[in-house]
Amino acid sequence: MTDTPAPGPSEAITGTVPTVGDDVPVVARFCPSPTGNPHVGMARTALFSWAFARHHGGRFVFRIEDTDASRDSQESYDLLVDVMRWLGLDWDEGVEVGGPNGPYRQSERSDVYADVVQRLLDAGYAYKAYDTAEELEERREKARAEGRPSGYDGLHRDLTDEQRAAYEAEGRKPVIRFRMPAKDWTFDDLVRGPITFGAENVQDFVIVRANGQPLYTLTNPTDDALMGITHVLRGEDILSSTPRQIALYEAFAQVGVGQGLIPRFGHLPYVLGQGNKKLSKRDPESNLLGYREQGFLPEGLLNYLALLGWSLPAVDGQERDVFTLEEMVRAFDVTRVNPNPARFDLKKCEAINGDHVRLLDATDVCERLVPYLQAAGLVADPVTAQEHAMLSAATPLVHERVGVLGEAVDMLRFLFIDEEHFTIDEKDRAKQLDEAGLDVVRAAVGALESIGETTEWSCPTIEGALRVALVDELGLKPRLAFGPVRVAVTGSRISPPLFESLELLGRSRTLARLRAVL
RNA sequence: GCCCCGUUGGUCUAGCGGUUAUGACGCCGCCCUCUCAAGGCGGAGAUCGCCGGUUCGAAUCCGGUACGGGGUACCA
Repeated sequence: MTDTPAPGPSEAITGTVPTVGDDVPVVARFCPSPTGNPHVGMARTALFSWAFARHHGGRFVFRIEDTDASRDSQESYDLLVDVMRWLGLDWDEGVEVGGPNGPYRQSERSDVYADVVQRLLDAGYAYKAYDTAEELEERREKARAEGRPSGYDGLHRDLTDEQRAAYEAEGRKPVIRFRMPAKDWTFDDLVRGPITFGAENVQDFVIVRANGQPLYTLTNPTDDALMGITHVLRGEDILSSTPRQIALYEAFAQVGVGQGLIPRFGHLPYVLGQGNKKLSKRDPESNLLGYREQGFLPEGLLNYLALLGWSLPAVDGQERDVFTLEEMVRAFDVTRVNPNPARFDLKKCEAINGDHVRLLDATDVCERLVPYLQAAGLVADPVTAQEHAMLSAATPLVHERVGVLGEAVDMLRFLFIDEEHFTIDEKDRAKQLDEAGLDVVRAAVGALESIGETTEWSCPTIEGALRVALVDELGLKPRLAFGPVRVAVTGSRISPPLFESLELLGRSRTLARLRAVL
């Protein structure tokens, strides 16, 4: 590999490479690195890119940026694919589904990057730099001290063949840097408007490590160019790398990489955790899988995430923050995205999710509950016909009262658990099953024994019998009358409606649980 | 240090020169009620970070400034 004499940067890049216009068919993408667990900020970025593509009837590409073997993992990759499918953010092109521009994992594209690097080198857009870390550090410190920008100072930009040979002889391994043209960089951010970086603040950057591996700074724009990406929606953390990408695109146009169009960029705000800190991958509240385990619906979570920076336009002055994915797609306009960071509020997320649970019909809720009951060990896998019948009868009791599906599991536990494992919350027992409470339970046993043998064991007969025995005869207020029965039978002071619960539990189990506390 | 981004009730958000500053979550009260929810009604909570300017008029436009965040890496 021999470097050809470098053309001066200003001669090298002449004319302006056009930015994509409004008439170009949209190709958007989502390209996470497979490190750690998928997190909510990532899901929000995926959602916005996806909604943007779908709104414009364009294509959506799902690419994986695994260029750092020391941090990437296959587990993380599998999780990413799993979670995208769970969320329902489908892709037209990308990992697992393939497409005309594959492969879609960067770890499988080394030859592509090697070729691009060679072209850049050959045309003088990139060069080898032999600075050691110590040398760089020293010069950076000096620049800072003098109030100058601290990026690369370009010392090895124009090394002679002799100088290079001398460094090689010393055993120094070069990195490859991109030669930034000396000009200001302006782009019109889709969410923030025009942004300008002065020439002096964007220095030559490394595109290939000394060990020969390409960096994100190269692979990301390379693949975007090769895959024909027209719109790049990504986190604001990489906003300041945009001038470099544009510069790379201009060089690509000269060396025949991609289609000669610069994409539009839109930088999405952060999703923050409690306080003011960025939600990190290690933070439990950022873990997407955790939300699935708790029983968030994909549509509920996505709706809430959409609200972090975007809102459905008001219709006739009516604002609405519960909407379907289809409604979001129809209305999505990236220029309406709010540029300031948003805090993730679990309470509101649950509230929105609860609204989505209520939007589902009962049979749907019932089906979605199954995996959660199985995970809790309450029903078999696959569910038996009997369990299924019980669940579909019980679903309406919890449908209106949960924010997340996991709560339904807790409320329905008493119906599915076998008697050996049935337990009563000790605090509730102490409160409700004192001497007076046990008197109530005795009376309830008497009343319930009288029905269900020859008469029907049903919600109205149960309610009738208990009201007569406890409210009328014992003269108790309803809340005092039914509390002890509720705790004895369901194990908790909080439960689905009592009479319906007893009907579903059945006469013998109900009586057994009541007698058990006496 | 240098560069970039941001700033409307506790939180999210509407707002694009003229509004009693919108809605939601949360909070408080009431209604409903067998618990918990859901639902209904009502309430508290924001001089729109601050200072100047433009304008008859500014949350909205301009300039500063403060604070927060990001970048300044052979991480992404």
